[in-house]
Amino acid sequence: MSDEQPKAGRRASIGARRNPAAEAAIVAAARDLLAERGYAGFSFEEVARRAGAGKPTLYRWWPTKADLLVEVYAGEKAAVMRPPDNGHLIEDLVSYTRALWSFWRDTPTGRAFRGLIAEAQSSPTAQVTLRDKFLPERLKDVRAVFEQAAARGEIDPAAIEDLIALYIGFNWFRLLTGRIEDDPAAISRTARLLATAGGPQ
Amino acid sequence: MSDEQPKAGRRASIGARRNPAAEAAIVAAARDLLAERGYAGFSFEEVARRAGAGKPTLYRWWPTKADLLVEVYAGEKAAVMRPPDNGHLIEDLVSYTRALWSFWRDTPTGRAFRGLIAEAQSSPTAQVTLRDKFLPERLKDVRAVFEQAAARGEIDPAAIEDLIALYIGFNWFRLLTGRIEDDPAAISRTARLLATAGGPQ
DNA sequence: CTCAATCGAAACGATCCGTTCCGTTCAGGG
DNA sequence: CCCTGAACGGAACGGATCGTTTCGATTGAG
Repeated sequence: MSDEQPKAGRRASIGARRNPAAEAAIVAAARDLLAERGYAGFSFEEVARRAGAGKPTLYRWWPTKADLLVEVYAGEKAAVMRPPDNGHLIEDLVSYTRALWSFWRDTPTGRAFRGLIAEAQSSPTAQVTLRDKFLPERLKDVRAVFEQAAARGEIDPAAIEDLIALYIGFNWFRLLTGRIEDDPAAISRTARLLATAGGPQ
Repeated sequence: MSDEQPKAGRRASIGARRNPAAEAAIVAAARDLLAERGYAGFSFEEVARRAGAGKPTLYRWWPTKADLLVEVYAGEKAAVMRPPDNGHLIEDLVSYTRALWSFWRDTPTGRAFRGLIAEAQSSPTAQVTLRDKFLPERLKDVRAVFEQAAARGEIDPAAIEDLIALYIGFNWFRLLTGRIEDDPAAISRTARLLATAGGPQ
């Protein structure tokens, strides 16, 4: 993945502003390290070494691991996980959930998400980053699914936010307890429950 | 809390078996340390120091932090969080949820639960401990709430397990994103959604 | 030209980790 | 009655990471 040229000579300051080359090298090194060793082997020390950067440079721009991780995510969020649109809430939820679990299981970035949640439990600033920067962006697709369902009259629009919390909570619970192997039956049952819960009436 | 007598002289072996005094001192020290400094300041190093015990003794009986934490919980689980029984699912859920969030917020043990979840994300054995030893025990009260509701005909008995997952997931999601301040409105709406979701027919 | 902020390198003290020795203290088996 | 084996606490180990600090060199802005 991406060039990784630690021998490209020293990368000096370009003046009193952030060096884009340094930033790019650091983010790339962070992404590669995450892919190779997972969250467990992810340290600022090693990122700096690989990027040919100084630790002060990292700490200058990313005070905590979570900040750097969120940046890595932001750079990768484009490719994967396209929003579903099957015309039915239950089907949308089932296909999205199976894709999400697959993403969490089968990609380095996805696997690191557990580490991001864990990080947020010991660092208050990481928690703020997770809740206020990371989540709102990632929740857009899910919210769209429920909003489309509401537009079709499948669910009560007033219930959308609470349904999202229930739905995300379900996924996190499975993830954090290590039960995200593909499980179409449970996913399908849960999707039906959520559709029933939000039903107008 | 509890005696904490590091000056009580050396506590030697009592032969080829576990020394109850050492075990009690270690668990007590762990509980006190957790109360004083929270999960962040919770290290085997410091527990051993306070308990007047050797680190090998700790590692002999509790291979990971999670094991020791679960033991601390087991020792405290008696007092708090009695199962509700208001005769209605929604009311049971609301009162239980508010009590649970209060427990998580306002007690040292409760606050450490976030750390236990985080620990389980980096250590596979800790994850097993959390899922297979800790959770089943703690879920008994919740399961009882839903089973009573099913017995009253409020919900479909076949939906119980899935409703539990949704309910616990909701609570974890709020906890892990730092939103467990008392919020009766959201709790009440969510309880109604769950009751609707599980409704028979 | 001067100033300010950046850069990477190196080293710092500190904290934990998990393990390994050690000499001591007993209980239980032969 | 003695010996074996296991548990005890103390100490030290190598290793890793953290977050900070100092340093000289670089370069753009004013």
